[in-house]
Amino acid sequence: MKNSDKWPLLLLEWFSKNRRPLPWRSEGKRDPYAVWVSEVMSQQTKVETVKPYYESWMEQFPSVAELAAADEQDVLRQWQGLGYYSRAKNLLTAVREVQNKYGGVIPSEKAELLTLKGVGDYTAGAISSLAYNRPVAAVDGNVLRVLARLYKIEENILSTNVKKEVTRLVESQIPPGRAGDFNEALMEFGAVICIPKYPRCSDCPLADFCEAKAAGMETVLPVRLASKKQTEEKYAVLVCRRNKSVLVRQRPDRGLLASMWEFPAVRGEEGRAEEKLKDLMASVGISVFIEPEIVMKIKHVFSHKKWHLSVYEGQYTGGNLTEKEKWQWLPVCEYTSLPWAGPHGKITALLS
DNA sequence: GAGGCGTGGCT
DNA sequence: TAGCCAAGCCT
Repeated sequence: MKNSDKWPLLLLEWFSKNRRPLPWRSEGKRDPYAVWVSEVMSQQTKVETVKPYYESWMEQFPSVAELAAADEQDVLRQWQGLGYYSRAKNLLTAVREVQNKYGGVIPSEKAELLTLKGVGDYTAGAISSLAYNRPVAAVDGNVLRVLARLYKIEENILSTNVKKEVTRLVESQIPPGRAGDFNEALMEFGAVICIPKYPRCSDCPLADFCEAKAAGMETVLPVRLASKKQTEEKYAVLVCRRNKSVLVRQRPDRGLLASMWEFPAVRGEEGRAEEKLKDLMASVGISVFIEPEIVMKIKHVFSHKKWHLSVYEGQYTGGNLTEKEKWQWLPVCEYTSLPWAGPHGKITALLS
């Protein structure tokens, strides 16, 4: 038996009664910029985590024009602690394109939105439907899970096949004129009722239409491929002082913690760590005396890896920085002005 | 298609 | 504890 078409209206009814008040939700028409910011922040991130970042962000960068004019370091500083920092960099790039190419007006069509940096299929659908009420799907992890259960989809939900099928299903079920509410309701429903491990079927208004529940498979579905085991990374880190300053460097502009600041580090901890740190300093023109003992050991699970950091202290003994762009002596009283993240954020505690 | 990319809460 | 998972996107 195929699923009844009744569930979309029941879902909308449930949503109208159970809509959580969120800072980016307002009655009536929604500001496309506010939708965009909240959607990007919400990628792989819980609502509760996003809230304070969103509010502070909108105070500092209240519009496309103001964000477009912002400095990247200030933008990263606002994003510090939220994770997936390429989101912030891509958002800045994309907002600048909107400002220059579209006169500051965020496009409403999915195809145009998709050309923007950091805007993929989900986010394009979300902006187009939530802000402009266009009848397109916005398929995220919640929607995949909810539909996989409602329609008893037993394939791996991470496959492109399932994603296409779910997109088609959602778009075929959008109640006329209600695309924005419908997409948001699906996500909210997935976050509150049709939750991952043990869905709250006793509170579910759609239980009668759920094929997974009918088959007793509500805790089996959705099927998702196993993730890989976390690996280990070992680094020796140097806190190098000179009077009241400390030596820091900016990471490369892509990859892990792109463009964020850190204490210089070399891979590997056992043996030769002090030598390798000295070589690293020498490569940028600085000679340093390194204390032989490790002053701090940090174990930090981060970016799907287990990181072991051995922190050394050093004193500047001579030389001048040859790489002025990515390296700098930072007065200790100013380190909070730079964006830090990951395990290196913990080391700043040594400075105070 | 697979792997890289953060962080925090929950089990 | 170690693993799983959460409003994904880029390469």
